[in-house]
Amino acid sequence: MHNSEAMALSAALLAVAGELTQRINAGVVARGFEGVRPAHGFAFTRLAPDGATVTELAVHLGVTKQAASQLVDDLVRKGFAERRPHPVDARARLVVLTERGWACTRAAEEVAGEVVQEWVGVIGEGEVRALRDRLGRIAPYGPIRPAW
Amino acid sequence: MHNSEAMALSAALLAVAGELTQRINAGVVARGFEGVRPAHGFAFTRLAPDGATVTELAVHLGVTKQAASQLVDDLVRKGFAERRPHPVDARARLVVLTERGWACTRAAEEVAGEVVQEWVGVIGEGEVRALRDRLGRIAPYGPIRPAW
DNA sequence: TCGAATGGTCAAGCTGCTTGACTACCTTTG
DNA sequence: CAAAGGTAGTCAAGCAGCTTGACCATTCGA
Repeated sequence: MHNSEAMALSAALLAVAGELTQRINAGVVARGFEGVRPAHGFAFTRLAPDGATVTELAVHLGVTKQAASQLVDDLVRKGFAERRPHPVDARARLVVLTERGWACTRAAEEVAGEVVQEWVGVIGEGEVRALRDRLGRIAPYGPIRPAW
Repeated sequence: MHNSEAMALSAALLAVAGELTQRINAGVVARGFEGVRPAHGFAFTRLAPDGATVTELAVHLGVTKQAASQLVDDLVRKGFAERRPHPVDARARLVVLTERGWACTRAAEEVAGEVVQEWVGVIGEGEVRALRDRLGRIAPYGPIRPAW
């Protein structure tokens, strides 16, 4: 496979990813969740199941724990999350989503569903599923790096 | 198609895109091009064929022309690009890549080729080509938005 | 030809991230 | 079971990249 093909794939991948991020963020904001940034969405995916500590969040986002702590400050100030005492470790604090945080997460899922539905309209449902499967197989396990 | 599937696709897509960006940048830096940021690569893709004006670059990157101008300052200072008088518009200046800028572009293509080759090893060449074709069909035409 | 639009830069300010230093708590080890 | 080192989190200061606002030079359009 030639480098030019690799670049075409890379360009398409990054363009689609950039637009998806843009669309999800715009859609969530349009649904009344003002002041949300894309980075918040990446944090939500880590906080969603059962909450997480600041350090865990920092690893997930690939930033320092200070940056993660500031992001949590922001989420708390905007009513999307709250800090609770950690059940087993008195040093740590468990960051969990508030009801508003869950509502924002659901809104993001809705918007993502809409965008993917557009793709279904273009290349068909089978191809979109194939896309999901292929990407799922080459996706890395490590931290999500939302910024470049 | 359910929202949960759309989210799985979105997560995989963003994870792959994030890792690709990370890998390309790290690889280019490892080949001796110090101080390059991912945003520089996105600028290169617009400057590569025949150069571009600052305003064109700003549209391509989805930022203000002031930000694009500062980025060009950075590229010039690091020896990747230079400003030339515009052939037909005395207001404008044409930003073109230097030889070092072209070398950096070629290095990025090499690294992208290596990463894509890894994907070929995981899902096979046919699947990677299919990935490129499907992504190419749903990729937007507008500006690349490298930041989220 | 003259007013409006465009290309570019300078300057100031903000935001999100980093490094460094510190406290509180946990865990390991003799 | 006490001391030493490691870990969770925050505070503080600094920096890099972006934004808005103002401005000049040049081009376009009525």
